Amino acid sequence: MQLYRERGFDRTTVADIAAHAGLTERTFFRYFADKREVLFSGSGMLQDFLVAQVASAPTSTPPIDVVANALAETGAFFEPRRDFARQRHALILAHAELQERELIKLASLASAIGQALRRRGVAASAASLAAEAGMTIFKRAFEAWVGDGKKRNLGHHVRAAHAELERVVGGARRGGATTGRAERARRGSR
Amino acid sequence: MQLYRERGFDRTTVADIAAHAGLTERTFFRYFADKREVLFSGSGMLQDFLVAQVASAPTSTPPIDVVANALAETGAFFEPRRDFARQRHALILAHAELQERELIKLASLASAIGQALRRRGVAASAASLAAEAGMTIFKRAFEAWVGDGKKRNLGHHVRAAHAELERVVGGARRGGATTGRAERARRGSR
DNA sequence: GTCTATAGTCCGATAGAC
DNA sequence: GTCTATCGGACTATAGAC
Repeated sequence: MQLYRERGFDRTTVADIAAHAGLTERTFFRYFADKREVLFSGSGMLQDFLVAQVASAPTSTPPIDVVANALAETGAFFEPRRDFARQRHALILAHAELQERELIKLASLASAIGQALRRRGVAASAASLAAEAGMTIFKRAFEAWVGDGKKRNLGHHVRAAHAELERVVGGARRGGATTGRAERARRGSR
Repeated sequence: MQLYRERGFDRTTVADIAAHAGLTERTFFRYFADKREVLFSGSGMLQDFLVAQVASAPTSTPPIDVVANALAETGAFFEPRRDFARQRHALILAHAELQERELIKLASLASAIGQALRRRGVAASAASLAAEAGMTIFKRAFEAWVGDGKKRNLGHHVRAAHAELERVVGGARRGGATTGRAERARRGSR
């Protein structure tokens, strides 16, 4: 991160990084498949956490709520790393190659979450759609959180994004009493 | 596509491709930023088409329906290329690098569609969420279409995916009279 | 079209940990 | 005495500069 920020991503060679870490280029490639991967080493942990959250949710909760609640809980992980997260996010935004990697990590996350839902008995197609919708919520929430001057927590932004996605996608009648799931979640948790 | 299928993506060099096209390596790189990009040359056209569709939809239509209808219309483009699309899809599925590229193309598509919606007066955040949800629908629909033994058209699968996303995300009460937007679209079009 | 950097792979050597 | 980590050199292809 330090080198990528200082010199820019392309003007930083793997040899540079390795040298700064007291290693050789070879050793770097033993740990990271490529130059980008080093910025995504935490994603495995995040995935494991989300899968565990999904697995342990009460079975009565609708799938999309299970996913949204799990996402909201990741705040515990991100909140203490707000500055780092912001810098990383800005770096990724500035480089298409890094965005590609980020997107495929999210896809892998979606796939893992979909699987976890299926293990709970959710139908295959509903499971993957709920997981994908969760990624939409997460992307939106994360971006809002990173740019939030008021420093509201990630859970807040997840719930807001969930509610808005419901409004946008929701096929049922508008107006009147809105008893969306996101609304229920907001009332029910924290 | 031919070379990538025959030899595999990694065992095909840019020099190979260029030679087969009667060009030099340098000329290849003049037209395509990298080895992957050659498989995505049609995405600009698709994007332009979708943006135009969104722009010309009746303003009374809810954003998510505008997007879903536009996606359904891409059938006219894909339908005659079913075999090619299937082969291309299988190739992409087999290579993470190609999936990365595919995902960023979809992200770019989402961004363009979001912008087109905003030009119609849709609020910024609703516009991008509708566009993102559209991508979820499209991914699901495309996959189903590619693997559909019954060869139902892409529009059919788009409407089915839309309806299911509504059910999964929809916060409003379940059961009872389902008057989702996807349902209305199904009744209203074709 | 030429020239070049460097990402990323393959094979093998070596040394320390358990 | 096996397992695992670092290191080294040689090599190819991608991709950028000019």
